[in-house]
Formats: sequence, C-alpha cells, structure tokens
Amino acid sequence: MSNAFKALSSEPRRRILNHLAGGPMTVGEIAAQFDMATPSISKHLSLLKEAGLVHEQKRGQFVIYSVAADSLANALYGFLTPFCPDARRIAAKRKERKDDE
Amino acid sequence: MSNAFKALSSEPRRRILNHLAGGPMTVGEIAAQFDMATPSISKHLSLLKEAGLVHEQKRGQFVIYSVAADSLANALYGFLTPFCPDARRIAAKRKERKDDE
DNA sequence: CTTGCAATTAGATATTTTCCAAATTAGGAA
DNA sequence: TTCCTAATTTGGAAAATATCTAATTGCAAG
Repeated sequence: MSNAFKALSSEPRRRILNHLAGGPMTVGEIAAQFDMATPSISKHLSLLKEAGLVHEQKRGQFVIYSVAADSLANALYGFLTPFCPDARRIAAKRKERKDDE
Repeated sequence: MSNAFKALSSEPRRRILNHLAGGPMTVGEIAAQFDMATPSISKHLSLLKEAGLVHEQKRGQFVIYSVAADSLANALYGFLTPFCPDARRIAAKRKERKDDE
C-alpha cells in the first residue's frame, strides 16, 4: 500500500522511524526525544502504523512500537521496480504473454 | 534532500514519475494521460523538479521532462541506510572513531 | 475504591496542499 | 507583425495536515 509514502512525507515521522531503528520503544521514550506534545507523537505513530511501517505491542499500560522493516522494504521495492530497466523488461514480457491468452 | 519524500507523497506525482519511467516526455504528453488540467500537471512537475526527481529540458516551445534516476536512488538509499543492520554497525564505528579525535 | 501514570481521543485553530479557470509568457509559422 | 500552440503563473476556494490543550480511557499500585 502506498500510504507508506504519505507516512514518509513528514519529517517528524521519518525521525521517529529513525529512532525506532535503534530498537523497540514506548511512546513516552520516543516523545522524550522530541520537542512535541505526546498526543502529536501518538498521532504520528498511529499514522505510521496505518501505513504498516511500524508494529505496535501493548505491555501493561505501555505501548511499544517497533519498525516493520519488511513493509518498509516492500513499499520502496514496489515503487522502485518500474525504474529499473531489467525489471521493466521482465514486466513487459509478462504482460505480452498475458495478452496472448 | 528529503523534499523527495514530500514529492513522492502524492499519488498523481508518483503516477507521473511512472509514466516518465518509460522515457522523456513533454508536459502535454504527460497531461494527456491524466484527467487533470495542464496547469496542475505543470505544478506537479515543478515540484518533482524542486525535489530533484526529474530533469527538465527546453526544446523550442516544448519542455521535456525525464526521470532523474540517480537522485531517486540516492534519496531512498539515504533513507533506508539506518534500517540496515550492517550499515548501522559501520556508521556506529565511524562515529566512534570520530569521537576519539 | 481511589490515585497516578501512559497513552489515545476530542475539539479548535493555523498552515499547507490541491486543483481549476483565467491570464500571461514565449516560441514557431504564416 | 499576427496568430496559434505549449507551458507557466496567478488568484482563489476547498480539503487535508499538524499541532496544541483539555478530556478520556486503561492499567496497576496502594
């Protein structure tokens, strides 16, 4: 899903992802790094989750977020593919074969 | 530069880039593919140019746009690096060495 | 049960983005 | 020059975003 790109379009969200790259963290730990109210951070996190870029795990009263590295890779891979000449050739062949049927 | 992500956050702009992946085109040729007024397309293209994701070349009264594949790759590479464990290790070492000085 | 802390949801406001139609710029051709 | 076409700029309205404070939810400890 390309909500990923909308999620990545915000500087704060990219910074949040970067922090999370260091390992899972609670909302409070993340918020402590930013000059931004906790609800705003929470909102950003929920957006990142919507986009499938982070995972959320509840532990008691805490919520722990972590990077969904696989989704991140998939989103960017899917986007980049059409720009790779080899991939384009392969896709074209596949399409041609489909048209024959 | 991370204007690239803002540029990529719009569906129309991603579709435009996709069309351009097929080869250079004039504004009119691009606009013909979309159900959107030409000025809007023009605006999107100028945004993509700002972000360094396309190149512009004037030929007479026409303006030809093409994908700046290198910038595209650089932007995504730079972003992805912190999420790659190997790259993280290397960056950490580099930082450590710098701290010693 | 009440109190306290973590996090999310609500409500409000300011800013940004998107898009179109109309006007403008600029090149090429009669 | 004058007309036509390509593209950009302008002006403005509607929609989406970002961020804050205040209120709410949920869990856990006394």
